[in-house]
Amino acid sequence: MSKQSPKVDIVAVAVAANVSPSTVSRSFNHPDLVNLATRKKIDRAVRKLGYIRNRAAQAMHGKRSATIGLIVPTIDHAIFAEVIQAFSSAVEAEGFTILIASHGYDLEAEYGVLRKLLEHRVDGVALIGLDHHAETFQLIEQQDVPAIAIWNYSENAPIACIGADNQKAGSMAAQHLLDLGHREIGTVFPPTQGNDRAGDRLKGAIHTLENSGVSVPHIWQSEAPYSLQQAKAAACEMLEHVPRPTALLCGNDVIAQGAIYAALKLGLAVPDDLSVIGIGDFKGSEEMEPALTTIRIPAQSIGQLAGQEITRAIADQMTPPTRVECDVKLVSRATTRKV
Amino acid sequence: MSKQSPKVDIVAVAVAANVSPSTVSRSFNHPDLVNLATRKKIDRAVRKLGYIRNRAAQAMHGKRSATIGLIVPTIDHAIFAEVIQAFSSAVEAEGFTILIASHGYDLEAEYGVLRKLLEHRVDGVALIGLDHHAETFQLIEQQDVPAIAIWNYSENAPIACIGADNQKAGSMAAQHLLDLGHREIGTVFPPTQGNDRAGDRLKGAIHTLENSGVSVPHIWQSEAPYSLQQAKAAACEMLEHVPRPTALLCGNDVIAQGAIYAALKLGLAVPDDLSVIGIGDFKGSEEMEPALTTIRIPAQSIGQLAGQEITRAIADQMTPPTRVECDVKLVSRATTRKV
DNA sequence: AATAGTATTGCAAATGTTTTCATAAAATTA
DNA sequence: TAATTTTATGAAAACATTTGCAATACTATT
Repeated sequence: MSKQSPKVDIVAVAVAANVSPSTVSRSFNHPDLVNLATRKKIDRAVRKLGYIRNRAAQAMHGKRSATIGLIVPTIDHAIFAEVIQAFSSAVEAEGFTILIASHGYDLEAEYGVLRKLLEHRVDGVALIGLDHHAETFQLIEQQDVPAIAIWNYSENAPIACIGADNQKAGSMAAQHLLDLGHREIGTVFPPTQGNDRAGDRLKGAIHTLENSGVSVPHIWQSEAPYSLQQAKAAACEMLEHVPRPTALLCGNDVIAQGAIYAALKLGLAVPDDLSVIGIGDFKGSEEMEPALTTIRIPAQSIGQLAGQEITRAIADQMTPPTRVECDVKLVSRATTRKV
Repeated sequence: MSKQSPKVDIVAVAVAANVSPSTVSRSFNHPDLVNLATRKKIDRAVRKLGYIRNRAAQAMHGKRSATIGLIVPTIDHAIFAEVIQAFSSAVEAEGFTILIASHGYDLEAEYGVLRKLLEHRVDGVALIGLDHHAETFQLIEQQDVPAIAIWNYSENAPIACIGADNQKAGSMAAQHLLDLGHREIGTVFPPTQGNDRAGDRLKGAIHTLENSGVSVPHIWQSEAPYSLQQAKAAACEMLEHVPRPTALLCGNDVIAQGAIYAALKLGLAVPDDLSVIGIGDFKGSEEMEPALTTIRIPAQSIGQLAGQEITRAIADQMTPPTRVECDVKLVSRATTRKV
């Protein structure tokens, strides 16, 4: 109803309510400054005309744009989906909307999308991980917009970060295998360029293994992008040949699942013939049969914390976002056993 | 470098480049109208000052905001993650950024987030499914912003839609089970309020079953939200009691996976003791062991098509987005068998 | 009843850009 | 060389708001 051929802006509302545009504006932004009666009149006019505020126009006045930029490698991955959802719920609760952009693990592209988000005058930005181009950090610094890195934690990162120590996660996974007596261990990890999460985990794992004197031969180091399909294929190839490792340390839970399917396909029983450990503890890992042993990284609470922290930093520009390290812990379930 | 205490706007650039603001603006928006030499000067100034264009200010001139609003029930679900990613890639390719908002299957909340997106003057909106409040449709109509519904197809939907006929999908799943000779069939579906996808599928399935004279007793109709965990629990409960159905028709692939885990847990072999069929054909369903029989709904291409279609409709306001029905088809794999 | 204080509103300037129109300079044509 | 067209630029208005300041009306205080 009430089709709006003539553009309905704040002055149209003002006319309809028989007040000045300033009053209408105030009634939105500082309702306490306007008389209840007039506020009601304005409300009626707004409703009648179907007026919708223009955030762009407000943003021009140095006011908040009420948007937060979120830059992710990809949305289509279990783990990111989980953090993104938690993050977005948290910021939406504070009245923000998220502008999301993905770059497909291309740090060059990442710089471009950051610029684009900045063009939209986002009030803050969140990135995944800590591995970014110098230009990217520089741009954030220069524009001095509150920024936060999600997912990794590092003492001395150039921007605030909320996440876990991935190296520790990798190390814990390795230690668990070691503790169970495994010495023939294979790894299946995503490519590590443009992905410091994976890189750190692998580094931590290898390091811990070497400390105990076990080295992973080249043929047992497999690379698989973040996809169940490729992980399964990669694991299959590794497991086909004897000698076989007695345990597989996987870069994340979906890779672990792929590895388990590979084992199943080859007629290997998990964990009897092969132990498998993942990293992440994705939603659903607990329900798998057999339930996946993994290193828990609390995606949900990382996302939520990050959302809260960035909105806080936006509201209070004085104190930059605080860093927080989230604990990782071993969740020993049914896919690993003593050898 | 070059910290910017004084705000750097288009006039700062103009001064630095020794031209008028108009020229700077033109050099961005109609580069062909400005001399190459001056363009270079401007470019240098931009770079030196670290200037970033203000999209909000442009948007005020009736220009595009270069954003598209995307409203989803939740990001954190395999199937949405896949469409969202495809959609966002498609629109990013055209220079748009997506403003994303979720409502958690609450159609009331959906109206609210739509308003919010409209406040940001998105150039178009995409919603999931066709089940929305009248107010929601009305708002879209009234603001007359290009809109598109993703995921469902219906001849006479109030807004353009790109997706599949979910009823048909449900029906095909049922037919497959019937064709294999199953008569004792159970269903596990998500709650259907606020979720027409699930509703349509269930309707299609039940209808087809009844047409062949098989009715699903109440105890074999189970409800499980979109989560592996709950699906597994629900299926477990149903399968514990004898008599047991010989086949399970699941509302989507993650539910199907939950059902399979439930069977595994109870020591039932799939498909020997129990056939399971899903709907969706999510990424990874093919790799499962045994590989999941399901009805394929091409999420990736639906998302991509929707992205292309909405950007087209935005560029050419004359022709509204066209509707397209994407075919669903049976993908018979290893979790179902003749009885 | 006069004064001081407070609550409510309007005016006008400001925000950062785009665009129309006008003008000047350069290139082309006769 | 003069007239005409083309190319390149600037001035100023416009976009939809917000906000500081000033004005008015009302309330409380003495």
